[in-house]
Amino acid sequence: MSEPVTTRMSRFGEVDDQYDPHALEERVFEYWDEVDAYEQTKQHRADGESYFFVDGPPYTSGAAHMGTTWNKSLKDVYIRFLRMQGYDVTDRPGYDMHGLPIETKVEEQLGFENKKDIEEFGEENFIQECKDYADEQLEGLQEDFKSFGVWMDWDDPYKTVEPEYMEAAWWGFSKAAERGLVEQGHRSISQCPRCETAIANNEVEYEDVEDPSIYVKFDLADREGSLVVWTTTPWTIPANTFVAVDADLEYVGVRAEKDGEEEILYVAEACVEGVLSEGRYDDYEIVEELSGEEMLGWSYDHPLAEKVPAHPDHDGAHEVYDADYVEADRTGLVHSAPGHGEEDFERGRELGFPVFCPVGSDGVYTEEGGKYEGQFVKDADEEIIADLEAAGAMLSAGTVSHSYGHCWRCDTGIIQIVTDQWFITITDVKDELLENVEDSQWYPQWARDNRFHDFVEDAPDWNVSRQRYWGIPIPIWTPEGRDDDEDMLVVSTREELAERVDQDVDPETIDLHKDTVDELTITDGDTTYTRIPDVFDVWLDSSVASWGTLNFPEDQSRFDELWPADLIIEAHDQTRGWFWSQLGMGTTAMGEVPYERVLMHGWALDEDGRKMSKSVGNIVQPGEAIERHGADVMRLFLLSVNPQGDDMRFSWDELRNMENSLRTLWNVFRFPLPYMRLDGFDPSETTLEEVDDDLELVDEWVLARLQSTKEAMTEELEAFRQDRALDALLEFVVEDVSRFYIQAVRERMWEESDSSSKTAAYATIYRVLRETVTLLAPYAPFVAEEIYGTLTDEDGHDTVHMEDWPAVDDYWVDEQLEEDVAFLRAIEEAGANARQQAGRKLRWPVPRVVVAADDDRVAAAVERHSDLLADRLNAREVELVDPDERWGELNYSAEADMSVLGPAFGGRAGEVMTALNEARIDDPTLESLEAAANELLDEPAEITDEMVSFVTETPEGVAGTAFGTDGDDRGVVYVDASLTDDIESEGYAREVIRRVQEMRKELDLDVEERIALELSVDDDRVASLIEAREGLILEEVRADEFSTVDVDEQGGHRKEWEVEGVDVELAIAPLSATSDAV
RNA sequence: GGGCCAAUAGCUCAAUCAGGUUGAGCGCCACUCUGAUAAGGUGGAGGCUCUCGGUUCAAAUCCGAGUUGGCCCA
Repeated sequence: MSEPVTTRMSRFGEVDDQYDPHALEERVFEYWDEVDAYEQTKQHRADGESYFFVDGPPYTSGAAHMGTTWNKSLKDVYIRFLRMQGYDVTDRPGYDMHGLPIETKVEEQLGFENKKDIEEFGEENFIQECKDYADEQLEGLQEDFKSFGVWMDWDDPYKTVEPEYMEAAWWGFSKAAERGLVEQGHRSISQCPRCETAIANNEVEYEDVEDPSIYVKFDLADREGSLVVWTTTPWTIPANTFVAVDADLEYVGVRAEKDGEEEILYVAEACVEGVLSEGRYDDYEIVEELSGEEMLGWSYDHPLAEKVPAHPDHDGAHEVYDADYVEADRTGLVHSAPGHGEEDFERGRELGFPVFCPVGSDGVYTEEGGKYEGQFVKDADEEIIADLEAAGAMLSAGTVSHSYGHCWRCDTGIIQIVTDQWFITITDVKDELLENVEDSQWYPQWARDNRFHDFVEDAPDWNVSRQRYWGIPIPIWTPEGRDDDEDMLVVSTREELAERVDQDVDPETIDLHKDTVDELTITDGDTTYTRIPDVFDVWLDSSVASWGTLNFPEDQSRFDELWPADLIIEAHDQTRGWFWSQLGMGTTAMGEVPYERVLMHGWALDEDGRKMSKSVGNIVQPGEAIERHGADVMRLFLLSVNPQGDDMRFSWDELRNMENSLRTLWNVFRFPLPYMRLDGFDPSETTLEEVDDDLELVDEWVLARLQSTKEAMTEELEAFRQDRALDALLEFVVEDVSRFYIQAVRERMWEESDSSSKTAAYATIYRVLRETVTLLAPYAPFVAEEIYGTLTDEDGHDTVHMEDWPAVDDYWVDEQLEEDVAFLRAIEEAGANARQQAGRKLRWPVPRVVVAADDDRVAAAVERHSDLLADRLNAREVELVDPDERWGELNYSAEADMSVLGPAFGGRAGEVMTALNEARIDDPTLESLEAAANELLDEPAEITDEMVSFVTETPEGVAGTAFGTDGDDRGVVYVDASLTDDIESEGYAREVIRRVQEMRKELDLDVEERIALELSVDDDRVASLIEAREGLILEEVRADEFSTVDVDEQGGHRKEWEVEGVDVELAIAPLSATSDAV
């Protein structure tokens, strides 16, 4: 334990018996620190071709969840892969640290209710609190990301709150302003009355709530009757300015009767029933039919005119107008208040109406609200309803459950009001945006062509102003006393700021937050300019990341070379977010899309496919996954799912599977170490090339498989399908190396004396392991590091992550061999099946295995490798039946090919298929088959060669199993399981050997330990069969002789066994221990 | 309310683009093997391919309508 820390474990040194992720990862973290693995790796590629990856900055509130973890794992695997391919990859992580979410968290912590509390606390103090909070969260995130081995430049992340980054935003914004794309405007916006700021439409979250549902009658001024409108927001009635109809829609005047009183109501024809039943009228009669067109210009009286004296009464107010937002729903007439609704606002603007909005930014009626002044709008609903009822204007008042917008952060119901906001008028450059969309390559492509394209097409102007504190101040200065966009000054850098402002400012040290810049003024001639009070929408912060991450414009050194980004990787919610904001900012500021490739992944869902959420309580913390299985396993799982668009379902089962795969790799790796160590194998002396002549077939085969694995992985990774690349690698490790190659070479490794065959196997497995862990390194950086270190010692880099991505070595490529072995394995598998059917275990030899090959390719493979096959199947002899021959004693049946039968027989195809499948014949000819099939059919069918393939029916005494690859049948293996004395002799001997081995294990004897063996068999025939193989038994169990064993005296072991129904008693004792046994 | 994506074995996913008797891994059960391997091998159970229509000789696959889940938009 107190050994000095070595910089690297010695080559082929002792390793843990079992794969222990936690201990291993701890060791590797320490090792990375010791050798500066990350720094070295970056340095190693410093002269490579540059690759500009840009990190989408996670927001610094809350910890890293499974989705963020997936995201960073994906980034890490591709950054590592690119580095191994030789690129000098930009890997600066980023953090999004401004914005309302943090403000509301801090407000919560400080117990604030509204903006007034902030003003009292002091802007400067509040901003400091926000910064502290964001910094604290950032630290947590950094630790989370490091904990699962992400290698990014953690010492120097870009932070959106640093002056040089804020400057990047100013600069981009000023570029847009230079193009004339910045304007101030009166707009209807979504306002959070608690946060007292505009929020973007995409920050509005919709929830089902219960709201008033009122039908209001607007008395017509020039004629009898009233217009009926419906709304869920009584508080907008004071601002009613006009009523909208659809000119093309049919409307009716209805004489409605209730309690003996009659009145005329105007509604859309389609809505008559609904409205009258809402109003509980007793009876009605349609007295007038007219189009919306005919109603245009009708005027009516504002029902709350007296309560709200300031209500709109300009020319044209309170009349009926056409509008395209009208539907034949509810009443077909729409109460329109341009001071509130977005569509109302647009229509009001077209009509040239002044805007009347009697509601302040806090959702409280202003003086213009008349009677309601000072009330919060939602609270005023009740009184307004009462007033409408008192005025006889209420047709019906109830409630309705509908989805209504809420503030994404504080969950307050939003209100639509009209305020002054600043915009980047991206609608002016819509064509350019759509063109630029085409300039980036998306994985998957449909996300770009459908989702993103549609989103961009419909995007409105970008409202970039927020009436808050914790954000990048908008760098606009306007003449004192005015805040419009005429004569505005837009400052682009700190340098420019220092030059222009009246105060003394040091561009090197100034912090650009609101508390600092609000005091700065600019004087031009005799006009003094002050900054507008707003800060940027937080989405603007990250939108400039592609140059902000380079500290541009402050640092101009890398921009020209690197920009735009080669790659960004984020989840699909960023189509409306970062993918979009970057496109918008890139286009308005630079005329280009700032990224060339987008890998768009999905969200991390729970095991049932539901979103992980606090309220449902189904969140899986990445920390828990690491705790249970280790970081490598978690990464392997996250990287084993399709990264293109689909959501991921978390699965503990799959994590377990991944851990099993790594355990297999670990065992494969540790298996040859003791032997290599013992034999002093030196991979730098004994290279693969050196032992080429001694390589055996399996060696060449596994090397060929290694080449195709590398090829497949490279192809998949380059297409951003790391999941498929991983599949290929794990299949190679588990199926090919562990289950086949190691099984095949273990006897060579056991050889005690030096042999060229053993050395060849060492060299082969060394090459395979070393390249395998290199291929695994981007996925599971910890375990790959430890294995690599043990294999290479001084012979490699300090870290596996400095290795070049393994290239395909043409010399070892051998597709024919791969195919041969694929056939052999299929034959072996089928042979094992046949053996089991025949009731003959593998331990017992069989006299003969017959392989009936369907085609020449298979026949050639069997011919070439019949020795190997005999060995694997424990057969004394392998016989090949060529494709054009057939084995006697067989019956045949046919298997129908539906793709041929379908077109030929149409509706009868199914029936013919069944008949063909059921027919049994003695010889596999079309004639006999047709005859047999037609016996079963009502109408005869003409069968051709292409329609069927013949299948053999196994005769008695021989077991046969079909084999094939990729679902295609390629032939049949027959196992002749008949017994001879010789075979029985070996079989029984092997049974004895295995049992002695087990007893050796139970005694915990060293592998080398010699023993004495006593054997008594309760059957004379079997005893003599075993006797015939005494030599074999002694050799295999390392016994010197058969003798009587006194278990107690010699410290031995005695046991009764039943072998194939015969009682056998075995006793063993270690020879060296005889003297000092207790 | 609209757009996009998904739905196949108990679980995770292939097969869908170019229609032809649904597959793999894991899990489960039984048997088996075991000088790297809490491993390996063989067999088995387990599917109205989300539902309903349509096209076709033939649909998991193509088309239409719906259901459920996810993202986005209103």
